[in-house]
Amino acid sequence: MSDALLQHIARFIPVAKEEYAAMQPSFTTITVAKKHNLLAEGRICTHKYFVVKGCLRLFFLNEKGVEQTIQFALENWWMTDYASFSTQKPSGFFIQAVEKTELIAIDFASQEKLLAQFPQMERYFRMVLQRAHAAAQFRLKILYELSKEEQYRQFTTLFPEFVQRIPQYLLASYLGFTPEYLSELRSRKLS
Amino acid sequence: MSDALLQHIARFIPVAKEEYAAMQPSFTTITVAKKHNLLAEGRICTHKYFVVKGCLRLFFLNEKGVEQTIQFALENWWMTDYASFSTQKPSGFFIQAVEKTELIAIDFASQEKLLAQFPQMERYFRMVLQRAHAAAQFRLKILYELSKEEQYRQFTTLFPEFVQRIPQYLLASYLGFTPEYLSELRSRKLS
DNA sequence: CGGGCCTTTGACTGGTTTCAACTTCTGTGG
DNA sequence: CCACAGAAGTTGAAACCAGTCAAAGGCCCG
Repeated sequence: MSDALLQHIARFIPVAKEEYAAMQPSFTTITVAKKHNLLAEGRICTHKYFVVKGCLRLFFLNEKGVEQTIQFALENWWMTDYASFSTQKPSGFFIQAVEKTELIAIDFASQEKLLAQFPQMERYFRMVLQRAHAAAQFRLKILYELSKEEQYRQFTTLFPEFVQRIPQYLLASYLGFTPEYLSELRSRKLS
Repeated sequence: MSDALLQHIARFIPVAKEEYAAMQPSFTTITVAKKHNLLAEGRICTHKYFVVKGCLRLFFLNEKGVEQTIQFALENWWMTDYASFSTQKPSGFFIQAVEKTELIAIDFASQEKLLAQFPQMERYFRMVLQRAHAAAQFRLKILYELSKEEQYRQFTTLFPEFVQRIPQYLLASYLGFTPEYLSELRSRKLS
């Protein structure tokens, strides 16, 4: 197993190598192909996923059947539908691999057992959630503050390499507008 | 001090009355008047606030000087700018009392001390964050899924009493449209 | 080399904003 | 308790941002 997770945990709490070894049974390493669904709408979100290498996205289908991407998870980010995972009720989302992705997964029961055995991990997961929630608050601010065009400009300047990495229709799906409009924005920039 | 917080903590972790009594020095009870700012843009978000009675809102000023409300906190919700609070860097937000509000506040250093002394509180704050983040994910879904008009209809059906409680311009500010448009939607509903 | 998916282009549409003027409500001081 | 000023809410006209639809072009991958 990659030690990407160990290094990530060590960024937030002190953790000995032997301790981490003892935690291993709680985690599962898996690799999924591009477009593979880890979660589908109507199913219970059984796992939390830590991205070792690759990229995941959280999306849903609107009433017209169009995919709307809520968030991406790149290397060293956790991804789950927190509502479904924490209540173990059916989800309204899909979690899908954007590209071939290597993951570390933990299911709800294993997490509870892990936390019982290693209570210091409560702090780690709290810190992870804190960062995720801070990002969500920032995201909401952007959505209210900037026009669609400005959101596109900001996103491309902040994450130029990521924009190269994903297809345009996914970027449009994340920024909340149509591929046609994205196309227009791109051509506008050139002139 | 009100025991609303004790009851809230008890919903997530076992906590003895004496234990809670020992935690008291970490918390401060305050009452603020309507429109009082607990945090202003450019200042560091020093505290987290638990609403005992009343209502807070988190907002920012866009480039035109218009207030955009990101979230409300009613009774039994925690409110803070997590980015500023956790990094202790200047905030881009305001936190303001919507009405006269009774709060329990804790600052960053006190929280760290509290968590060192009562590590089980890590779990409590993790659960609080988990609910807040699940709500944020749901909120993002709504923003992408529904038109402004549909968001208004849904909000009024889900929270009719809250809509009565706050002025309309705050509701417009939260739903991300103009007071004029809200006015039009209201008249449309009547006919 | 072919087929399907992705991207581009352009015309038309409509939901929402903007602006300005008017009305109603609210609370504060005389 | 009334008067008045400022704040909040309403109305209507004009403008615009972004969506929709349809059709053509480009490109990746089998």
